[in-house]
Amino acid sequence: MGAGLRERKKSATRQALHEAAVALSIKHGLDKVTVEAIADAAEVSRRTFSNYFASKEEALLHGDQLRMRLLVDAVRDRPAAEPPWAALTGAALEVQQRLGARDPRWVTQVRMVRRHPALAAQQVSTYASMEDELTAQISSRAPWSAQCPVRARLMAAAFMAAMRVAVQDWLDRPPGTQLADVMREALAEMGAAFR
Amino acid sequence: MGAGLRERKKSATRQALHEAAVALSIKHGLDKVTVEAIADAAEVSRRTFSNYFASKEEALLHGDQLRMRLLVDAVRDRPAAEPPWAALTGAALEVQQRLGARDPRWVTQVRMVRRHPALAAQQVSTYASMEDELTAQISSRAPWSAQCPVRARLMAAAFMAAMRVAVQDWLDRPPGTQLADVMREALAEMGAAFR
DNA sequence: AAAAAACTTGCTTGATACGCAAGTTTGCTC
DNA sequence: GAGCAAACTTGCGTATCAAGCAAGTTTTTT
Repeated sequence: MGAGLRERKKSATRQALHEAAVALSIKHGLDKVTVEAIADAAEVSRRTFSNYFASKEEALLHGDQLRMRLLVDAVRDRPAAEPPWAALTGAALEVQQRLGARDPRWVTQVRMVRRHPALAAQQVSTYASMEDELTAQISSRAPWSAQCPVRARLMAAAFMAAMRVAVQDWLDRPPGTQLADVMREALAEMGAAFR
Repeated sequence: MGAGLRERKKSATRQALHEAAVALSIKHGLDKVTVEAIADAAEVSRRTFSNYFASKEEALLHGDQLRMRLLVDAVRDRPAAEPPWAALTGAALEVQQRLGARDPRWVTQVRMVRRHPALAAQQVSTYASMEDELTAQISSRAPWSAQCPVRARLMAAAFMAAMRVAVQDWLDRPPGTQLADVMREALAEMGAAFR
C-alpha cells in the first residue's frame, strides 16, 4: 500500500464507523441509532465521529459514496473511442457485475433509503457532487461538448436519474430479478435522448 | 377562499414564517439565521415554527414547494389528448411564464440552494414527493403505461432532472437570458428519449 | 532523536427536534 | 348566541447534534 500508516488508520476508522452505522441501523432501525452508539461500537469517541462524518446518514451511505467513486473511475477507464452514453452504460453494468451480488447488506441499505427521507436527501447530495465529475468525463468524450456544454450536464443528470429509478424499481420486482437487467433496460430507454 | 378562518390563518402563519426565513436569509446569510429569529420575525413562538416546518431549510424552500404544486396542477389541466412529454413541457413553460419574472427573490433563493448543500438536500426531498404525483399524471396519459410502468417514473425523473439542470445553467448565462428559453431547450433534448 | 504536523479526545456552547400538558382560538350544533 | 369539541399555540423539558478549542498522543519528517 503506497499510503502511510496514518492514511491506512484513517480509512480503517472511517470504514469501522461506516460498518458500525450499517450494523446498528439494520439491527435497531435508523432512528433508534444515535451517533454516540455508532462511535462506541467503532471504539472511538463521540467527537471523533464528527471528524469523519457530518451525520449518521453520511456514515451509513459511505458505501454508496465508494460505489459511486468506482463508477466514475470505471467510466474514465472506458475506451476513449466509445461514445459517452455507451461508456456510462458499460461502466454501470461493469461495476454492478463486479460487486453487485457480493454485498447482501447493500440491498438492506437501499431499502432503508426509501423509508427515510433524510437518507434520500443525503444520497442525492453525494450524487450531486458525482454529477460534476461525470459531466467532465462526458465532455471529454463528446465532440459536441464545445457547442453545447449544457448537454453534457443533462446527460449526467439523466444517467443518475435512470440509475436511481432502476434501483428503486428493482426492489419491487419479483425476487431473483437481476438488477443488471433492470438497469440495462432503464438506461436504454433514457439513452434514446442521447443517440 | 372557500376555506374557513382556521385554514386561512394557518396558511398566513406558514407564509409569514416562509417570508421571514427568506428575508432574514437574504439579509444575514442562511447560516447566520436561527429558527428562533425566524419565529420572532413572524410573531410566533419558537415552538410554533416546529409545528409548521421541520427546519429552516424547509421554511425557506416553501416557495419552491408551492411552485411545484402549481406545476403538477398545470400538468393535470392540460388537454387529455396531449402526449405526456408535451404536457410536461407545456405545463412547465406555462407556470414559468405565469410567475417566473414576477418574483425577484426567487432567483436569490436558487442561488442560495447552490451554495448550501443542506438546502439542495431539502429541495430534493420535496421534489421526490412530486415525482410520485407526476408519475401518476404521466401514467394516466400514456397508453403504454400498463405494459411498462417504470417508463412513467423514468419520464418523471428525466423531466425533473432537466428542469433542475436548466435552472442551474440559466444562473450562469448572461443576464437577460430568458429562463423559459433555456428550459425549452433542455426539455427538448431530454424529450428525445420519449417520443 | 527531536521537531513538526496530524489526529484523537473531552469539554463546552449554541442549535435543533419533538413529546407533553396546559391555555386559547375556531368551527359547529342546537 | 351559548356551549362543546376539535384544532392550534405555547412554554417547558429532554435528547440529540455540530463545531470550536486546547491538551495529549501518534505519525511523519528532518
